[in-house]
Amino acid sequence: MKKGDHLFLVDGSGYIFRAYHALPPLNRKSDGLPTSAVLGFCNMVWKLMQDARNTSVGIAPTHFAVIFDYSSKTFRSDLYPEYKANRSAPPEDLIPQFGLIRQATVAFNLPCIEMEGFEADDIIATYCRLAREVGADTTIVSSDKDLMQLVGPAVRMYDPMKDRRISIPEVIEKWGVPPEKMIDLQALTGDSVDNVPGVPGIGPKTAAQLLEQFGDLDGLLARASEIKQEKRRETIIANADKARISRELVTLKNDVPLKEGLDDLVLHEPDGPKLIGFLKTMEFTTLTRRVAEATATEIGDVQASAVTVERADTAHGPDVGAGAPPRQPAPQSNDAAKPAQAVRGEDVPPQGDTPSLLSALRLEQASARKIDPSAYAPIRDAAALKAWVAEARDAGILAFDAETTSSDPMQADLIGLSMAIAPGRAVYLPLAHRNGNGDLLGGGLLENQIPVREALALLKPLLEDRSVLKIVQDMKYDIVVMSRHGIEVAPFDDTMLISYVLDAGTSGGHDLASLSEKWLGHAPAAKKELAGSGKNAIGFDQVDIERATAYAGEQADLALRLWQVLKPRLPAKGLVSVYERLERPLVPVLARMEQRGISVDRQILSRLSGELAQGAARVEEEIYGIVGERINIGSPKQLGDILFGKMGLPGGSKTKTGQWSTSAQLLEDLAAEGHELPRKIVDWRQLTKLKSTYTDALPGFINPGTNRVHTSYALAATTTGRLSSSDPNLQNIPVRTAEGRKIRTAFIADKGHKLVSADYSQIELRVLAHVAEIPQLKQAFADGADIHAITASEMFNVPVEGMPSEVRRRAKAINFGIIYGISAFGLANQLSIPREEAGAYIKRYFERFPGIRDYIEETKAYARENGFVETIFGRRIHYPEIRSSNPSVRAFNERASINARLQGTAADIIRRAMVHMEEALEKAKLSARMLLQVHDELIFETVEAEVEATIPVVRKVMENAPMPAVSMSVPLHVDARAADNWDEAH
DNA sequence: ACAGAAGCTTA
DNA sequence: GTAAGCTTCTGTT
Repeated sequence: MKKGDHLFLVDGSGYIFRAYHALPPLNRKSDGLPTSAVLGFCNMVWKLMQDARNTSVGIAPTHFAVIFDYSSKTFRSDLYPEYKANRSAPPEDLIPQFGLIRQATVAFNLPCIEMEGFEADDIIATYCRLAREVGADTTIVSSDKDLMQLVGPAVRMYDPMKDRRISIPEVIEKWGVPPEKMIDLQALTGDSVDNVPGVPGIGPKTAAQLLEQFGDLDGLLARASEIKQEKRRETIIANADKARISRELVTLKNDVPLKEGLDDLVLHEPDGPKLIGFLKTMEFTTLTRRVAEATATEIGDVQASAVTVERADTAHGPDVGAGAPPRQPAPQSNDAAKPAQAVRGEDVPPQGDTPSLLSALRLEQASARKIDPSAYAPIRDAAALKAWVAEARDAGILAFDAETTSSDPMQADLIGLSMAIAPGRAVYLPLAHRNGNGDLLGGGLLENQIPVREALALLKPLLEDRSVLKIVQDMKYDIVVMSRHGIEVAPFDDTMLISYVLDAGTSGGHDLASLSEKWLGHAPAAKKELAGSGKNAIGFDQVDIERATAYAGEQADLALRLWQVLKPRLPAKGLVSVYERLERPLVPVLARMEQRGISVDRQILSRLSGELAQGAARVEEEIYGIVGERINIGSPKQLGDILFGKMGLPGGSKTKTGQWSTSAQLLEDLAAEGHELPRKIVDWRQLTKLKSTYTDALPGFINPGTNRVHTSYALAATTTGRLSSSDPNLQNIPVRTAEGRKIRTAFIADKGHKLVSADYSQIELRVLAHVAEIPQLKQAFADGADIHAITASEMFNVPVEGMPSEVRRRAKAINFGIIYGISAFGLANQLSIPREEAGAYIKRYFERFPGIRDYIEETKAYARENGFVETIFGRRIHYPEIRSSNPSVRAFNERASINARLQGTAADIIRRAMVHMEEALEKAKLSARMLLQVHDELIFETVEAEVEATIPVVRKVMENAPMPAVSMSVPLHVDARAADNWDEAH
């Protein structure tokens, strides 16, 4: 190696884990061998090696090595036994890929370096030093912060998954310190993943600031007494030794005795046939073809190579969608090592012929095509728009995204539309961009924008064309906006909902940015980069058209690419009917509900607000009188100090930040002991809560145009399949107390109309009786009996007739406990009884209802085996942490998975009811309109004369909602009532 | 201006 | 013990 050469060092071990978690699972078609990390690795290495031929574009390596960890035991474990001690075993389907990636390295003709007793990072540090000494440059292919200490003028890092270079400025930007201070920074912050202790309470921000002030760690420890903040000063002095040992742990060794010298790392041309043999064996069709083209090799001439697999486990869940009977068998798991299959003799076809192959192929294609926001063009005149419409018709597919001035679709003004018909082929149609000095009459409109009416008239036939599939991320928003302009968009696919059906419960959200990062490895531009945030934010109409084009074009382009990647995964995972029956058809239904809104009486709320203010003020004075000073009652901190410090009340538990707990439960207990202050505080809280959250906030949500309140329902926000409601949340309007219920009297029907409320009775317990097949519960529901009383009677051998209410109350708590994934701890809390007693109740309950214990155990086993549970309609809810070695994390995931099957099935049932409701009402010639959903309740508005006819129709749709997909063995029961306001209807 | 904790509302 | 969203306070940016 000589001056000017360029050494590439790939952190192989780091890459394996990162690729495994970042890339979607991929299994070899022929035998299910997991290969996603291998494919990611091969794509990355191939790309880097291609850059070597093209010096004008990329960085050209002359030397190249892939470095691996040898084993987890290194000199650091001797230094500090806890180092990396809390590492859990790698996931099952990753294990076989370690060996495969080493074999891939060999297939690429690259040196594969590892050394007993040292981590890959130490080897990398040593090569860095050697290269620097001969004047060569080094690029470390990794984004691990542990390697950032090596960055310098001749050493940089490259993150292959984000296509980002990390040199000195990037390190400073990210960590606030230059690379040479990274060691000291890590010594202070520690690393929970590797069990490096650091100084507790010191994070990167604080550490950077301290290093700035004191120069380095030694300076800081020597002059720690000068630190102003008392707590910080004490912890640093107390933990100085931990900081020093942490520094030793994070300092990389750059004098590892290496077997291969720099000159052994010279980059060789890949050996076409050898590499292709490997790739073919892995069944990476696209990459195989690409390599064959680049090396001028005939694929057909190459035999698949012999590849040894350490262990090839596969675990496929049953691929059945809605309409399937309830089931819960554990899928077969093959623990025996399978020999790698050779691929077919003839060439592998470039197009996939099965769902899973197609989805793998699409992913490979998506990661191969570059995203370039500067390539999108604006459409400035009608002729160009017409040409685009024609092109989109031919394509049969159109991704789009509406750009507006508000996140509330009922208030949003349409500013522009971006559209895409193929990856990279996107345009932006500006409609209402303005310069700063506009007036109310529409002045300030920028030139060369097609008038909104004209543009929408041209687009309407396309957006409503049954033969053109529209693709949108979060379609409900766009349906509401476009519908306000008289356009009923159809048919459509929604990438957010596809992701939700596929991956509910896995880490990461279903918003466009998360999906793009996850599937395309690309972080899209954020809106706040264009429009700012907070009070300095400008409307999208103020964004200049060039920047808007790049931003909006990318949104449409990404939606299209994501659709190409995600849609084929639905059939591959057997989730097509969940998407098509439970998700997609609900979108226009919810859009209409949101658009209708509900009437809220301002006067009632205003009067209530006054009453609450008076009540709160009175209680406030009483509290001040007792306390003797005017504290802020709303501050739990001040309140705790007063109650348990000054007043000397017996304090209960502390919160995790060390504050006294002032929870309602605790204050109630104190009140029961005869203290008057806690009672008053609970009262004050109730009054101020009702006032601030409801009576004062709701009027602000009344839309000035419609005079109604339009909530927003999120379809993909919960893990279980429930909806959520926000802005305002109309799913948590008070109902338990008489005071709170007054809020509901403000939700009213229009003149001449009534509100109809229809709610499922005990739906989750009925689902439990059905899925767990409990004869006594089924019978009780069939008889229309009191389910909690029957439970109590079974458990305590007391007749239902004349049963004390306390006995029934306990049974009821247990029934609810089951739905929540019961624990003795939780039940004890709920009933205020000792944990042993709660445990005895549970034991007794399981003796009487052994089917429920079986159901719980079965669900836990299934979730553990598969990483997800399913509702009876086939919706999947993932629990990736259910195999955690942390017992409390594991227990939490077990409870959640038990609950998810029940809550999720109930959510699916009401979704089905909502999907079928409009057609049923129309068929019965009824004008009732669905307005709200509150998990097990639907609220309608209908003309008075139709109330009697509407209720039976609504009831029937709701009670028969599972049919015909599932025939439940327990009847569903719906209570329905009509009144002038929500309180009386409920 | 934002983020997290604490607390409270619902099913 | 499950699932959510909103307000206030508090400390950091």
